[in-house]
Amino acid sequence: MPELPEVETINVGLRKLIVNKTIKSISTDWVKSLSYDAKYLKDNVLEQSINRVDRRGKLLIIRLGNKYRLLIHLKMTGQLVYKDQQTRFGAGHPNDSLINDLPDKSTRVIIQFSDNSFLYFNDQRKFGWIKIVNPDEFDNFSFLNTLGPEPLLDSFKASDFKRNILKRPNSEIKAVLLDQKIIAGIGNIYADESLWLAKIHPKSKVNRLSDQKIKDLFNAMQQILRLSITNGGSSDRNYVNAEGKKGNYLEFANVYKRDKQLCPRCKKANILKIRVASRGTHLCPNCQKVQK
DNA sequence: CACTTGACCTGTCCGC
DNA sequence: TGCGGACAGGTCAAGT
Repeated sequence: MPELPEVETINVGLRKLIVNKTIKSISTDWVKSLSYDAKYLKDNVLEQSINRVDRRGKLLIIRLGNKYRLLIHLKMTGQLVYKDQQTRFGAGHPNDSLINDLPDKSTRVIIQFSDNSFLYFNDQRKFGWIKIVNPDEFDNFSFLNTLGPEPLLDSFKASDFKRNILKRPNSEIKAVLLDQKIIAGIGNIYADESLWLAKIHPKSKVNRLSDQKIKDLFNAMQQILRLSITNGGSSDRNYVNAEGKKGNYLEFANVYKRDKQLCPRCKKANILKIRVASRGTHLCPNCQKVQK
């Protein structure tokens, strides 16, 4: 899915596009994407205004006027795309968009606003979901309550990063970066990119990393996430932002999906693709040595 | 416990 | 072309 930079890009886009609009209708044709009956939606969602939009980890949080919240997880292939009556994606700029017209065959949920604009939740693989919760349910939402800290907050220091990853001292570092309870928002792309930049092998055990390596990884992770946000995230296959446009980060990627290419740093070895934590993992065998 | 595997789904790509 | 299998940005439940 969309990892932190992609969800953040959507978050910023939605703030601009849907705040203060009023929900006129909401519908789905795939019950696992949105599992609420018509009465629940009528009583709690219809005619409500969008008060604000936030992101926490990879989760989007849309707050309504009645304090209910839409919690949206895009998982692997989710998209959240706004469209008003005039918008036509791709016109004149076919490389900027993966979408031509909406709804399309992957549209699972349609939210219509009172000004006749729309928010489409598309999800090819149907893993994503939208939950609608009242304030009490929000406070008890276990996914949020067990989520690790935001890696880009000023208050999140290298010492916090170290303390958190050391909660899993015997695990491979890549598995720990992917663990949302340790740090929120890192996924497969940014785990590989961060480990390459810090010159750490993904299979290194956390308790074998020196203090300096942990600091290097902390700095690399923040640098990579910020660079990706600046470039609108990564569009590997499905990802588009709230306006239907692709992100450009993969042009800057050093290892992700670059297996068999020369390492751009040492230029002495080709990028290797292996499996770590059951995930496809890209690394330079020359720059990144295992510390078991 | 802590860690690994399978399941949830559709679509694409690669080898035969 | 066609077909089977592997794989794809995430997370949880079940198994070891």
